Amino acid sequence: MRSDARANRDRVLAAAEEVFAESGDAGSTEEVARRAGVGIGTVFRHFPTKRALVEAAVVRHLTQLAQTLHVQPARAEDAGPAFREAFREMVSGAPAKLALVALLEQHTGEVAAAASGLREAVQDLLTRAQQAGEVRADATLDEVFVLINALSRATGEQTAVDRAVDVVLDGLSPRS
Amino acid sequence: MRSDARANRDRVLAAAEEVFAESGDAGSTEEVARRAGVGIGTVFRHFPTKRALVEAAVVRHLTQLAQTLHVQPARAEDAGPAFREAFREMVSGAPAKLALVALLEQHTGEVAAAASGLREAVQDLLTRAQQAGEVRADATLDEVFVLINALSRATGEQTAVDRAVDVVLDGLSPRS
Amino acid sequence: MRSDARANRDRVLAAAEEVFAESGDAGSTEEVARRAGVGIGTVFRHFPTKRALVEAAVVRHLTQLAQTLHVQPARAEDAGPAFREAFREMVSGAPAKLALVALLEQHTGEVAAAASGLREAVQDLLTRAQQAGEVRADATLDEVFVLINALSRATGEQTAVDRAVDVVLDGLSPRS
Amino acid sequence: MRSDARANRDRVLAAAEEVFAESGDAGSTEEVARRAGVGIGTVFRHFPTKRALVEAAVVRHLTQLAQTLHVQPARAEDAGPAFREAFREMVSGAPAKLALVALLEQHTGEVAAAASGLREAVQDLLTRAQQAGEVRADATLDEVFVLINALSRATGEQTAVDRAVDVVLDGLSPRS
DNA sequence: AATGAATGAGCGTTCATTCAT
DNA sequence: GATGAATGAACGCTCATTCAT
Repeated sequence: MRSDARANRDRVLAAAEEVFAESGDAGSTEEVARRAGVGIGTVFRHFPTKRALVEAAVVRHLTQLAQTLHVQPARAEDAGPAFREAFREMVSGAPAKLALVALLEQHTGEVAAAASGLREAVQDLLTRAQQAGEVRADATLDEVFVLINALSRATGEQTAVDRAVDVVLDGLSPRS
Repeated sequence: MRSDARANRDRVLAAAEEVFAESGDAGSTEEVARRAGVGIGTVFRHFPTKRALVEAAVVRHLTQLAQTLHVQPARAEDAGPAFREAFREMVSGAPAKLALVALLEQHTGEVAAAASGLREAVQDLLTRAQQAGEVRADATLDEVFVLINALSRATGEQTAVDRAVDVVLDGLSPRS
Repeated sequence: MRSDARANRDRVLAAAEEVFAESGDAGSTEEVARRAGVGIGTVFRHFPTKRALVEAAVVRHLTQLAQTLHVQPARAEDAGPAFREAFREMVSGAPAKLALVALLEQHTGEVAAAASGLREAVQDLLTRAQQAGEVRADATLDEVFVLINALSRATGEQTAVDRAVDVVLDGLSPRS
Repeated sequence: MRSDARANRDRVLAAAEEVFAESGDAGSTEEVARRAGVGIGTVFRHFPTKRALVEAAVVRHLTQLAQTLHVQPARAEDAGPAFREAFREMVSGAPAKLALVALLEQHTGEVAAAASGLREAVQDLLTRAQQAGEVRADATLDEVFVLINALSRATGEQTAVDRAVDVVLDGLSPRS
């Protein structure tokens, strides 16, 4: 692959993430091409179907997210805040973007791999926060992800959404 | 032939609720007709645009939901369980169906009325539960609805989803 | 045929003439039924296809027109004005209505008969006007009908249309 | 591939002129595509709505007509024949085609421009013919256009139509 | 490798026509 | 005889996908 091809691929992916985050998979491939500044043919050369394009955009998003989270706090006392910040980030820092994941019913191949990378990162944060006594010990990664996924699609007034997130984080705190 | 028409209308609405619950408004009117076992023309005779069809399905769903909830518990000590049961019902008793509501950006007319009917019912349950000391006093109807809406779209293993709901209900309990 | 059936038939025909005069054959059968105050089924009971309905409306119109024209002037000196008045009537007295005729490419059966009735009436007027020296002797019925048909569909400002009709009538006058 | 596209655009336009001339705007876009030998998508790529297609066909027709007429006669004595030839050309040289213009209730943008170009050309011919004493001085452009439009839709035997045109041109001559 | 024109299945919608009531 | 609900072919239009340049 020539370097200009690689560059085009990246611009297409970035455009795809934008478009699908805004409109879900109702976003059109033509719009992706337009925003990437390439011809429609180029998009299909790199991603043979629309589904492949969506999946690649999801993988990109998940991978970037996982990388962000892997920067771990040095001190144990930061584990609680770190977990909560990450939770908030995933839920509202990328409002519609995380919803990308749900566009795909079946996760396989690269998507599964990227998702699992993200899971590891979150598991890490969760475990540390639990060890620090900042998150209830019986919380599992699966339910945390269910909550993130659900809240990432929450719509409504920002205030109400923020308070809803607070409620959930409260629910994840140890009973005093 | 009035009764046939009414019956068909109902079958179309039921089919619409199914289809749009599964696929959002990407679901096609033809698919609705197919599942209802009627011709496409019949769908449009009853609902002159696709939007009208979606709205009618939402109204139907919200109305049924509100009716269910209006059966109030007699004793104050049942207020907490009643609220939690209703919460669970709205979240998982109507799996993806509540998501119908979010299909419509602007609620007006009948949709607004039905939505507000449901809000009243839930507000009622919420207030009673708060008075009984079973739900934290600072919880508002808006954030409760954000949580319901979010969780109603949650995907994943049933166990994880159930536990996620528990976490949220815990978050809604008064701090001990 | 019962008398109420006959009455319905007439109301349908009158409605059809109105609707098709306004919108050409883009006018819908349903609209005809609505204006006639009957069900759509009744329209189709009387006229088995839309084409039959249009044709019947044309026949009705042509017949009425012919009857109007058959009231002949007593005095020879009225022959010129009578012809011109009839010409103007056919062209602008029923602006879009005469255009009905042209909706049907092939005139057969009843339509042909009604058309021929009208032709007789106009022929009569024409001959008398020619005998009175008010219309050029070499004008034929065919060309008169071509002119009527053409002008009946003329669009544009009323002043310009009126003057155009004057020009044509001038062209039909004997050269002085 | 630019030239292919241009060629296809032209074929589509030519087909559209044919179809709409025959059937008015009841002619279907699919029929246009079929006659042009292209897919339906190609028609819509070049003309984003049916209205745009109809307008483009009208513009094309009017522009070609105006160009034909702009070849002016050198000598004053040719002004009468030139006007009459142009009149005949517009009426019968483009049988039902001129009727295209009337398909559009509101002329704006390019259609207005093309129509006004044609008007100028005809105005020019008219003025010259009037100056040469070959057309009555009180005839205005508007009524000339009413006559052209009307006659361009005339149906019937060719002989009768031709004679009808003669009558009109006679009406436009100065009274001797 | 990139382009964008062409394709055609599919969608929302309309309407002439049929038929159970 | 009258009704109007049901039907489905056809229309204008969109968009994922293909392919000639």
